[in-house]
Amino acid sequence: MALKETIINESLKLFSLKGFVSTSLHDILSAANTSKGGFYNHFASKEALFYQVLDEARTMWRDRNLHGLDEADQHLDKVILLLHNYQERYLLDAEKFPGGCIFIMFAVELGDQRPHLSKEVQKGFVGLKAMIKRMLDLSKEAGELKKDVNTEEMSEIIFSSMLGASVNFSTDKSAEKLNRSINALIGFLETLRK
Amino acid sequence: MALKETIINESLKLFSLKGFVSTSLHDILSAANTSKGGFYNHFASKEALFYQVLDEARTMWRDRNLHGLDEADQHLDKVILLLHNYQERYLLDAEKFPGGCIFIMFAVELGDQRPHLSKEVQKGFVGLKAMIKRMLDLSKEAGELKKDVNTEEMSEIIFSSMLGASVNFSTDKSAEKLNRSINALIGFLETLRK
DNA sequence: TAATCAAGACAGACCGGTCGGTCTGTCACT
DNA sequence: AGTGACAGACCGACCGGTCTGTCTTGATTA
Repeated sequence: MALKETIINESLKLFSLKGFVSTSLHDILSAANTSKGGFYNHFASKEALFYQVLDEARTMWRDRNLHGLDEADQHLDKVILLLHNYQERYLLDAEKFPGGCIFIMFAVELGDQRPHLSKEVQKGFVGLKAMIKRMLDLSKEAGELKKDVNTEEMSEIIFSSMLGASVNFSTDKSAEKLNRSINALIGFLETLRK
Repeated sequence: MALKETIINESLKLFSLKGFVSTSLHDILSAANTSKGGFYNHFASKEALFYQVLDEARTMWRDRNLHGLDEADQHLDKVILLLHNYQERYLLDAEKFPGGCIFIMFAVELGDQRPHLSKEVQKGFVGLKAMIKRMLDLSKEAGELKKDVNTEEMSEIIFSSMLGASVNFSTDKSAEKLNRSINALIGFLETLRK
């Protein structure tokens, strides 16, 4: 693998563990087995690396979380599959993000400290929330849901719960607790089915 | 106010904004208008300060979130009041925690970096989750809830959603979005009422 | 009552180490 | 001979922490 990709991938792991600010260049150089020269030959600055890592993380997120969604029969099944993916293919697969969801790490640590960076992360959150809402709306239109289901409220709850479960998981790394959280969400979603 | 209290209170604000690691002694000394001598006269180290700040934050949290819970008529009303307090008296009152919930900041930034510190924070999460579960159980026993309500699942969802809403709020500082999240949760809770 | 002094509160110079970033040098390949 | 890839010495700024010195205050003396 080319050095640039190695740096991005190692940074991905390190950022998910320690955050952007607390990960030093030295940490990255050691992990990627290179030197300052090697790094600055490919990146203008640590901040430039941030954007490329964020891009890679987004690609990863989509790959892991949206897997198989096209094949789902019902729209509601897509939401449920998304939750399954989120748990098993994303959070529990610690190879790329050993520290947990990297977006939450970025959002929290950069929120008030580097607003221009956290703005980028925020976009992803808005997109996820909108995607869930869209799937629920389509599900309701298709008559899969009970008529009194408030899709706006439900998407809000699902989205918040996903973030919350991830925060909790990043601190205790308990697969069992994570499983309970996500299953509670899925179990709850099933009660909305007509 | 004595210097020690000033340092703790200013650190509380700074930690909620920038986190523990990224807040330098210099930041704290400037905010508290003192010097190294003043600081180390009261605290053995920056880490010793952490524990005292955490204590103060816990006291603050209880004061803000548990306010009026004793006066609530039904057990379910206590949960709902807790959610109201969480939103209006805690997250929206930015005087003490301008950066949002300090526990989430600590949990995320210290999770893999300083496990012994994040363990302390984790305790609070476990306690909150248990408290919600307890209130829901009592509510169910008192016959306030529909019989098919799964209190374990529900407390899991409420707890996760609270964390998630807070993460989102810490990045976008949108009172309107926060209001929507919490109201979605409360509206949902009302549908469980018998 | 007045002089003395011990002790706590605080200021700030200073320390070794680490930060992100620069720059020069080396080496392989065309 | 020229060029891109990389190594590592070096830079000023800043980190948490130590240490010395100054000033205040209140108890202890004669």
